Amino acid sequence: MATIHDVAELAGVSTSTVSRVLSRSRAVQPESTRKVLAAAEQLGYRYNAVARALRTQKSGTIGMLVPQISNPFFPALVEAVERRLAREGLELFLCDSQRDVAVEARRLRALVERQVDGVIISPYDLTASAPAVTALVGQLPIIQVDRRVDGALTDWVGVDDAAGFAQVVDHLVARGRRRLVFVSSELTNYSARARLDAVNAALRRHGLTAAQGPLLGAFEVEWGLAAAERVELDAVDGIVCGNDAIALGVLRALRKAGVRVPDDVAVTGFDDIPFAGIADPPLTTVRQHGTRWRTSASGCSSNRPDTARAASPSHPPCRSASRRRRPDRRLSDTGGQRIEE
Amino acid sequence: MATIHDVAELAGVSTSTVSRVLSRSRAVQPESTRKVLAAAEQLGYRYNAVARALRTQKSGTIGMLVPQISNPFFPALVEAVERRLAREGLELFLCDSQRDVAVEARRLRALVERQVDGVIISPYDLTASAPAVTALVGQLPIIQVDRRVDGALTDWVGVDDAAGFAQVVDHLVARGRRRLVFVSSELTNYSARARLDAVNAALRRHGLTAAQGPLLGAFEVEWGLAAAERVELDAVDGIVCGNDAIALGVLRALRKAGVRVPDDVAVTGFDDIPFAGIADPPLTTVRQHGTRWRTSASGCSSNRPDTARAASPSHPPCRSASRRRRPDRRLSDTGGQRIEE
DNA sequence: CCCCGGCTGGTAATCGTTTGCCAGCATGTT
DNA sequence: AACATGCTGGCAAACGATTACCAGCCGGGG
Repeated sequence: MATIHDVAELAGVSTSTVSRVLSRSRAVQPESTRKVLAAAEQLGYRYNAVARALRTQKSGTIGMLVPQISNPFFPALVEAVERRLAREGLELFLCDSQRDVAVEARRLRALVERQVDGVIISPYDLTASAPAVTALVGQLPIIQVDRRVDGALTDWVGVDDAAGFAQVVDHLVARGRRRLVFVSSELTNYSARARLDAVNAALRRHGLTAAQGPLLGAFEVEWGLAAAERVELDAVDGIVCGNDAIALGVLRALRKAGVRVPDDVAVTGFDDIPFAGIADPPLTTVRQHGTRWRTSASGCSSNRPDTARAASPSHPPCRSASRRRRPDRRLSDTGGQRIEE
Repeated sequence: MATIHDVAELAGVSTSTVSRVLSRSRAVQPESTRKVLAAAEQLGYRYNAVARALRTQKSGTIGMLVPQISNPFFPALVEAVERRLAREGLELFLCDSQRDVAVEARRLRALVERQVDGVIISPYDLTASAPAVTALVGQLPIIQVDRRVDGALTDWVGVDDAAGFAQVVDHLVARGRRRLVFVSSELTNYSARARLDAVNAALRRHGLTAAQGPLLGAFEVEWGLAAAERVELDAVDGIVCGNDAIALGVLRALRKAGVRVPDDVAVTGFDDIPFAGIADPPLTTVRQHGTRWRTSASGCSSNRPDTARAASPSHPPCRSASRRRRPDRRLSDTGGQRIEE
């Protein structure tokens, strides 16, 4: 692999000149520029990002850690992040923590060792992931996305679960449903906790209580399939699911059991993942892919302000830090056709 | 951030000793070892992978490029790869080419610049992706996975599309279906091309021809929804879909149109993605997540045998290079319950 | 004519590791 | 006693870029 030295030699100039031409860091005579570019071209020179990172102390890379890439919510998020970073000339270093706190901690360390300029993490566990996340605060820019841990003072970007599930509950109540049950994930992660709280708060607002204790498993189709069998069908007229995957599983199981949706029971999801579109009857869900944002809290994630921009390119570092994404209103009568309000 | 020098100073030894202790590259006296470890611990030393990579000329990182991470087939693949690499102490640098050859080329260059030890790519376009892939051959270990380009002599790991779709067609024909149509993606990518060829070959073997020309769009639910409307229902009794996403879309559209599956028409998928489980009636599909492998061709991807191991850790470099994954037989009567043969 | 400032391009230090080579020392062999 | 051997630990040179600093040159102003 050709180095800057080879290029310099072939062009008959010094390495500094080559560097200056290639990185446009200082003006160089047109003649030298020409020679350098020709030599680089001829040698098929590719610059070495590792050497550059060592010298400049920035890698041009952002690390991202998600709990499970096969949960369809995350690929959508990753795609958006990657596209945005690409515009800033940053690469994304994506890792999967495999829903395992130990793996998560290891991956996080690997990212730091690789000198990423910032970390975007959706921590797996509300409490068990906290030490690893907290340890990074002050070391480098770090933000949490979608999920977050208890106690770590970092920026956070996520959907407003409270507003989203309030919408869901209001929607069901407005259509006469009074006996609801919540099917979601174990409360070890932030989303599960926040969504349960949101549902309970919304019920309370309507003077209701859940028809049955929450059924808690995992944010997966399989759990939806299993949970449906535990729903007390004579006591319930609405099943609020923690996300779309669960809802799709529930729908499938209900249909198999001959339960009519939404006549006997209504089912709602959350996220509006692509596969939500194949549900039959159509799934009532709340879209998370909106573009409007709301600032709702603040904090500071970094003591390295010079690099903070890299992690949160769209706003000044350490200002209006935490953001809460307002869910799109995209509710339809469960089982009816989909409408956009 | 503490460096090896800080540790050396605090421990009262030289940097070489610290390096030797930390990387276990040579025996060191127990006493020195103890001092070094204590000092490292005290300073919270984290080693700098960038410096290490520069010096050793290997980054301990494998780059992976997939056409679209939100296609559920790829996350499953990525998870498997990441788990395997972790066992070798390698990190995965995952990128999405966004089904865009230009983005793909750019990302590929970024990976090379970051000195990845090897590249795993599922190229987007059968022909247009070829130059970028070919340019890397001989530069560093590179393998193609799932999809591949025309002409590049690299290792390749993928499902045996011919065998898989032969199974599908045989299955349908054995159940009396004679008038089949193929719904798949545009032929710009390898999978689409290979699967169309496979279906046609299988039909020919049975002395049949397709009931209708293939409907080609994208490997997505939306295309399945749209394509279903173009199926000539009176001329067709079986719809062979290029993957599960399409099949799920087709099923959804047929149900909406009141077509009975499988009575009026049978539908098959391919991949057995998690969401295939929610199809109603159950989707007939072929599982790609098997663990058995078959070697079927060979080639050599690298002129750097010392690092080739990194890219294909499970077998000696440049031997029995291309592998073809044998699809699991997991066929059931379309609409009937799922069986495993 | 001298000096000053701007513009170019080169020299060399630096980023944080790894590692070849060598020196010192203890031990074992003849 | 002389010498070979093995084990430790340190010195310093890389790896491939960036960049502070300097030197030379040229032109303009005093």
